[in-house]
Amino acid sequence: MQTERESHGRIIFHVDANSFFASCEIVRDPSLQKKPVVVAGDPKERKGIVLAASYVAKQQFGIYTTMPLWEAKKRCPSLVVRPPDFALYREVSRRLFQCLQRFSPVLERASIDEGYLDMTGRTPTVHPLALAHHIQQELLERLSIPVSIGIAPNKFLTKMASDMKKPLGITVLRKRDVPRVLWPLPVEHMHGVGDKMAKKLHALGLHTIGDLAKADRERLRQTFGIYGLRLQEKANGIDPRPVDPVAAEKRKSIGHSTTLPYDMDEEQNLLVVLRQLAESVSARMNEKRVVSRTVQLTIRYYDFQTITRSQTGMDPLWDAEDIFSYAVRLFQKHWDGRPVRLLGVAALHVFDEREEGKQLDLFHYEKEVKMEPLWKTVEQLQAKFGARALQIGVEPLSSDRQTKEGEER
DNA sequence: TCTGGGGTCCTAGGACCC
DNA sequence: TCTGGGGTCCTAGGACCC
Repeated sequence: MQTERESHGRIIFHVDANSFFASCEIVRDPSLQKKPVVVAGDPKERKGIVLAASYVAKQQFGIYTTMPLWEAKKRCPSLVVRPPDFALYREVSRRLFQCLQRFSPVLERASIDEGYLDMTGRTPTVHPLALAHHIQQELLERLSIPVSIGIAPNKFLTKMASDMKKPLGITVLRKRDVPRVLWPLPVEHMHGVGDKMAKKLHALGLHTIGDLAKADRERLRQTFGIYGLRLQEKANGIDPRPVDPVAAEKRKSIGHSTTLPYDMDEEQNLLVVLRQLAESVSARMNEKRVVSRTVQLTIRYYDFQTITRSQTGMDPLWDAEDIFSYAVRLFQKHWDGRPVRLLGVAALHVFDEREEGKQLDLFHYEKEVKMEPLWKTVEQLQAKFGARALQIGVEPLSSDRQTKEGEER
């Protein structure tokens, strides 16, 4: 861990592609350029919330992410609505980071649409501001993706900076600017302070970032633990976290969840959903070449009560059948029979399959031989459970692809 | 016409071990 | 014949972010 002293004088960029999904849709269909566009799920499947809104939609109509689609349409009857296409967004994201990589190898992917670049020592001849402008233009010309860039000596400040001017903003935030620029802002504008935290802070009489910066340290520690102390450091412009280019590879879990098109209480239908979720998780584990020993099941009931249950086994697993059988076991043990709104399956604490060495193939082989026969394909599922099995909001994975991926190993 | 889906990090209790 | 202290692993839940 770097100390604040060592990290002094760093130059960090935060590159944030705001409205990213909407920008991707505009890339695909440039005729949408100046129109109010949102990406949103299908209300019939109870997924009608805004996932991203274009700048026109935001600025002219006050539409924002998580707004129910019906409300967005009420505010803007001519709204263009596109269903989400995550494959497209992942591809554009890949190109975005490929492009950023050229400016510094110390690049951390923070999410699909934002990243940190450590530019320390990389701008000897050109002013950081000019370089940021260059990056911005490059992304706009090559990918048609508008980004905002923050420039600051640490991750927290650069993140706050990139939020200040949008779209296509570039903001420099130096540590000495913190009292003047950051402290007057409401504490809930801080990255890391959500609804709950804001309410608790208000209850302590802390309303601005400056209040938090100057608050009694011991009181913060008692109320919020280590999180409160770190937050106070940030409010004072201190954040020693390094930009970690391999953070994404340390990925800890891979999961899939889906809100069901209706509140389901037929066990057989719920098992079909679990089967498909297990297949999606397995497919992504295969892509990433990772394995896990822990499977987690999430059940959200019709009343939004949500439980998670997990189980850890002896052997590494990645196969859809194995993940499914864990999920089924957990489900049958913990489901109380009430109608279910959402189901999720995740592999926790995943690790690189190579860490297991060659033994893995042996494990796999033995297990395949011993496994009880389970329904393998969508067709078999349908035969077993009837046509209704497929009228759910999960995209069935082709069984061909599953087999192929399995053989590659 | 309520409330998506992908994650990370932290806490806290119990089992178990030395 | 009375109960330490430290560490790890597992499990469940909550807050937060995009």
